[in-house]
Amino acid sequence: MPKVVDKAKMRGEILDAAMKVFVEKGYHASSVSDVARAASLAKGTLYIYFDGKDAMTKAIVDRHFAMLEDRITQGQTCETLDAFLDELNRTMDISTEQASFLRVFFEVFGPSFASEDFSQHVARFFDRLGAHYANQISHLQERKQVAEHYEAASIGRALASMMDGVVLHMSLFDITRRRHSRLVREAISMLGAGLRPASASND
Amino acid sequence: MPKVVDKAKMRGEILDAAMKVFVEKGYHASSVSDVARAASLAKGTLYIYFDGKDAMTKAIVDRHFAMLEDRITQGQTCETLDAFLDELNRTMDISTEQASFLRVFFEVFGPSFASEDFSQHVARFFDRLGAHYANQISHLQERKQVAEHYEAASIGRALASMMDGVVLHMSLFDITRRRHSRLVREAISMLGAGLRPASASND
DNA sequence: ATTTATAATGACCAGCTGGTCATTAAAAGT
DNA sequence: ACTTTTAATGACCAGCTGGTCATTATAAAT
Repeated sequence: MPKVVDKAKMRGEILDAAMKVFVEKGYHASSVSDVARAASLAKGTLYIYFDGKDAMTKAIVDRHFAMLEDRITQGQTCETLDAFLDELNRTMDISTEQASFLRVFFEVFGPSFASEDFSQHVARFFDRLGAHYANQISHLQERKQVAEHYEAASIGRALASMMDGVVLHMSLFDITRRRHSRLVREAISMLGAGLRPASASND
Repeated sequence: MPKVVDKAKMRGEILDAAMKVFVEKGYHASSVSDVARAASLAKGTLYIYFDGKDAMTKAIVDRHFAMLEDRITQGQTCETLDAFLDELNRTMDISTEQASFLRVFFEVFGPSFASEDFSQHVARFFDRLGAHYANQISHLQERKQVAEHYEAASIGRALASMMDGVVLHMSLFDITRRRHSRLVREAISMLGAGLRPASASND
């Protein structure tokens, strides 16, 4: 007899609206009322679906990282260095909305908001990304595609940081896609040359 | 006849206090009153020296970037690739207080606070850093220390992004100095191998 | 139509914010 | 000691925040 709604869908829609507001106004400048307006709901309604602004924020971040995680997991083990470099390339080719997310994320990710476990959550994500790269490197070392003297774990984690740096700069500063592509191309070329064992060249 | 104080010094001390509070409590969670308490001054006094919280923040960031700028400018042109790699190494070996700054900075650097020109200010800093690296690369290319096919400008800017990524991860996540050093060592080794022309090795 | 259980509402609140300003304290010159 | 000019103070304010809850609307089952 009761009225019934798709709660999961609702939550999703609220998060979408919240994200939209945050991107436009900035996270700390956005009030819960702003989000409510954007979602065409009353403020009180939001509190039915989320415990508060923080909980909403955490949900947004969780959702985003779950999506990224999926992406990574999908990637198969590369059999050649070039294939791996291609993967790196794809990782750095982020969409506009991902760039927007990053802007907001970095406003959120600070001592004011980030709880200990929240921050570890993100840290672990990058550790997993680093481990993923490390696996690839390690595999490529066995196949003599990458110089053996590299410590796969360290290189993998370093690559994760470096990729993040490039993506971040592209997102935060006004680097055109054209310029970004050129940077990425050169960077990948340099990384490739650095990883390759002192033997076969590639162009 | 009037009472007189060293205003510049005062401003500096207030910024120090502010920075301390921001690092401990987080930027957005810190109130002007908090800063006043930390500086052992009344709230009103702060408004004598700064137009408001935003102005204070901008001053902190300006001061920090001016310091970094100095550092860069000091660096001389490197005559060998190894010398350049050493410079990169030093750049990534940041102090604990710089790491703290970064945490705060990223909380500040978002749509909520960052004005257009503020954000451009930072963007230009990294462009200058990139240009500095590009110069070094270019010079090393003339000296046949770096493969000629690289586009110095792009590589330089990419390096700036990548360095930033590594430093950021070290600052934001709980990466121990030990691990950080290992990451940096491997990364530098990879970059070095990537830049070097296909000829003389180096270990 | 009526019932019923859930969903949605928005006026309301306590608390805190950045910012002001009439008042008081302090140092330098006489 | 007294004056003068600037420095410092902190109670105060308007405005906005996240969050609540008594009330009303809604849809399903009878």
